[in-house]
Amino acid sequence: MQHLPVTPEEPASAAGVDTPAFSPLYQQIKALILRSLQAGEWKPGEAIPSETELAGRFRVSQGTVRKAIDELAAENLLVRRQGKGTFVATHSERQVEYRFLRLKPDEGDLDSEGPAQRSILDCRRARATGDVARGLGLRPGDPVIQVRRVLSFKGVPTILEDLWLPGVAFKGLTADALASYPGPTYALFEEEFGVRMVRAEERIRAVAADPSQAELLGIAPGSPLLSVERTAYTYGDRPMELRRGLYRTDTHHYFNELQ
Amino acid sequence: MQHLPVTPEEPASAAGVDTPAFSPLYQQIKALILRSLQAGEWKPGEAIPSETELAGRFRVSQGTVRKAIDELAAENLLVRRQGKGTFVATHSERQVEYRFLRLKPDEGDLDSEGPAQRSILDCRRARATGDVARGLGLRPGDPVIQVRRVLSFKGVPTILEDLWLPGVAFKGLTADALASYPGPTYALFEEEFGVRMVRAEERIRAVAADPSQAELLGIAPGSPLLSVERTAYTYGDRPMELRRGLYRTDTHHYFNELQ
DNA sequence: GAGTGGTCTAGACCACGCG
DNA sequence: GCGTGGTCTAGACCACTCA
Repeated sequence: MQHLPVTPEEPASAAGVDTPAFSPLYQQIKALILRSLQAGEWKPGEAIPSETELAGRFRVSQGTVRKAIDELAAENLLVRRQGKGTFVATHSERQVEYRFLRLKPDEGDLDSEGPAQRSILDCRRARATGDVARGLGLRPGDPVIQVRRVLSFKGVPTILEDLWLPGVAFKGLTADALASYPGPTYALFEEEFGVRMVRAEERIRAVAADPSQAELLGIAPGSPLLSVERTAYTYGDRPMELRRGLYRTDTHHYFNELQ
Repeated sequence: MQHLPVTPEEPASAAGVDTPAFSPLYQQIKALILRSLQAGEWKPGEAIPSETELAGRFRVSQGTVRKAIDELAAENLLVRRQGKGTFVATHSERQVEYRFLRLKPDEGDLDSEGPAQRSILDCRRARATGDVARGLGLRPGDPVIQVRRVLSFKGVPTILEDLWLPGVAFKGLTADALASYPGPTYALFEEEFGVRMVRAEERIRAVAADPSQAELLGIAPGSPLLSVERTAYTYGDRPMELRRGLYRTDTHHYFNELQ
């Protein structure tokens, strides 16, 4: 195993850096950068130190730092901008505003539809049920915040969504904040609660709308809807949000690229 | 722009290599490798020449070849195997057998369910309608091959699929071949027709089963189904297959990772 | 012009697979 | 033991951004 000369006499693993043994140097550097991101040393939108500076700090060559940053950029945790620097990724940037939303209009694109109109139906403190606790890595009965909202495009209600958030991390979240925040919800989470979502998983099914769902979406009861269950993760693969969306697919579709 | 010293007196673009001007050397190398893949110089499953050999052939450093191969490997066109070489990706490998199938059982995984049972209901020559022609880059009336089949897991019919293929490229495809081929359908396409699918797009909607669809899947008419419209592309982003699948999602779900 | 990321090179050594 | 890909380094130069 290569040693990280931060503490030259000891291997990295003995110096409190818990990367797996025998991992390449650049993976160790990547883990160190990740740790700084997680610790909030650099905030979303800010520049991290230059490659040269990091190379000096870690006592490795610039090429090694480069490879570490390459991987973090590929995972959308960092964004490189030639001539300017490398920045901590954020959900506030215009071009990634709907990074996790795969619903596209059948004609045109989301941009041409303008921003979604959010109508917050409910936002309240509750206790985690077994399912929610399991999904969020909590214990049943732990506090959660539960949100119900409808998203409309061009005035047409299209998505009915329920959100479950860990109560501790999101203490103080209100319907007002959700309704009035100008950017994406995940940007609000970053800014107000320091919780940055880095990846998500979705499980998709076709279901029939029940009467109350149908009324909220303005469709006939029994209409087929896409059920999209999302788990969103922050740094370290910790689940921080469960979401269940019901999508109308008469004017929109869920778009997925396979490679 | 860097020059490719294949014809040392001329820039690469003048030497018949139609890469965009001012592209980095490794992008030009990538385009050359891609061209060889497309031309069938190396077949799926075969090893391509070593990095050192390619570096010699193209008169660039090994690191430059490396970066080109890195990108092709990231796009799943090549597969690196340390100590052995770099191989042309294929749909025949066990670990990627269901590379484009995102349907997972609610419990367990696809492997534990064993291979899908394929029942070919229909396989016939036809003429492209406007929609199909548009999707496949053909003209209306051009010959196509149309396939209808049902996939069952553990004996339960789960997917009803219609396929449209360009008639010229897939001349001679029969229901028998589709039913008896032991591997994935895309492996059959590779092996028998030299058509390798490299990426695909899916558009997903929720629909209600009509009576004939319901009967084929053994469910009640009107049941919600996932409609998955896929366009599969071969090298050079040429569409080579349209597919419309109806997925039961009472025991399975469509799984998607967002990052 | 100074500073940043992006490309390219050349050479050394490591890890793996296989005969 | 040889050949493969994988890592690491050091240094040169390019392209972009901004003051």
